[in-house]
Amino acid sequence: MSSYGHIPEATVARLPSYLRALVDLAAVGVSTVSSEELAELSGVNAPKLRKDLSHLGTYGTRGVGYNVDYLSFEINGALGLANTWPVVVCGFGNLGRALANHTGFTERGFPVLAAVDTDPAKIGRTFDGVPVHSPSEIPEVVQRHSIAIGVISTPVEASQGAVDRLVATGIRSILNFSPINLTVPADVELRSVDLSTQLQILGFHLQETAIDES
Amino acid sequence: MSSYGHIPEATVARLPSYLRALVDLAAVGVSTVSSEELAELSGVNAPKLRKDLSHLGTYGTRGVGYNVDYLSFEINGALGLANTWPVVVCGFGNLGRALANHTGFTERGFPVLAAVDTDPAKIGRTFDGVPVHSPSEIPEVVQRHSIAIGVISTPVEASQGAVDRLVATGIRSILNFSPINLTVPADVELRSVDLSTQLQILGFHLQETAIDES
DNA sequence: ATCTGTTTGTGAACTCTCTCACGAAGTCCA
DNA sequence: TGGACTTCGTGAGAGAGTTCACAAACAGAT
Repeated sequence: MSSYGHIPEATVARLPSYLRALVDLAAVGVSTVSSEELAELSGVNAPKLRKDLSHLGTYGTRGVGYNVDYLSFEINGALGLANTWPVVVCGFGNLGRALANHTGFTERGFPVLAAVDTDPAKIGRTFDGVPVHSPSEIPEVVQRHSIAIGVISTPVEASQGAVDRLVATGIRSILNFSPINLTVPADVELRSVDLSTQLQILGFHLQETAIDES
Repeated sequence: MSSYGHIPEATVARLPSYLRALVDLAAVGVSTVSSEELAELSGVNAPKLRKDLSHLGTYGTRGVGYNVDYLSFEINGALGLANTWPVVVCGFGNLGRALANHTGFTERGFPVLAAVDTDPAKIGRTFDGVPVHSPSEIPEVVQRHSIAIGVISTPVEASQGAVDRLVATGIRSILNFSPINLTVPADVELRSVDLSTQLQILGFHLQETAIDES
């Protein structure tokens, strides 16, 4: 039974990178790692790492460090990666295809089992093992594959409609790549990744340093 | 002359979404907007929006709201979007091509002027107007186009090498899509977007609610 | 010119997150 | 068995970010 008291959001957001570092260590045959080393590999400082892990439980051994396999197992469990969560990709353009092919998804238990697009030339065909359906087929496809997560990579105009259809079929977790503020019911978790927002933040700092130097 | 005292990171990260909402409003012919309305469109609450904007200056009119064009202009300036910052994409696979094609980049002043890949079949060719170069050509290409930002979309194994080459040529702003912790000198700004991390965070909450319901 | 209604800008309280120092707990060797 | 050494777990304090309530400021009508 793994019910964790309450794990801060900031900690949850870092667990994946700890897990990745641990998996890499295991692949090289390392069996024990100190908070100092693991922190270095994950790009955080050691006290933060220890505090983060302390929210999951006390999995380290003082004087020794952490057992790589054991800690991997626990973080894996905390993140719910023991389960696999099937994914549907809405909008099968350049970005959608890149996401569906992204090996990191399937590797970590998020197989892309279906795609949705409005283009008649794509519907019914299969690209890299991913079948493309028309929007009207969403309810049937979601149910058949027990899909848990929807990814939005449609053009901006279509994204709210796609979200609404996903929500209507019962999907409660959505990862959005379209650059717009989408509205969802309170019980739906929506995470948005806006690619050009990231560039704009870089641009802000570029300008800042440019001003400093003038 | 636009030197802002100091804008909190959290505020900077939200400015792009305010700007997008304002541009949309302008396109529909709206000339004035209240903090309440703009906040709604941007997916934040009104006091937060007002506090964010207050860090830039006092651009609103009490009793009236904000002038859409004026506020757009100011946020645009704050984000440094008056300039254009040319981009080079390293790793021209599925993701790299999708990013290079991403209309949001060029639209917002981040034109992708060049790509880099190790595949001899791609080097020398041009895809969607983006010429592909070999890694050895990076210094020349960066200088010729005055490239300010590098995007990393290579396979994991190649990403640190790509970053090192970019840094060596003088690039100080990097947007990384590979799922690994990269090391850069202190004066280089590195932002990382790990697509599968986002899914893992969704997975965490999915499991949480699954436990709550059991 | 004054009054009413609206909406901004912001100080103060609160929450979330990070940092740091140190006690607690283990290993290893003599 | 005991002492030296290493490394974790954590409480207390600092800092960043968010919320809220309200005074200040403006428009518009009379």
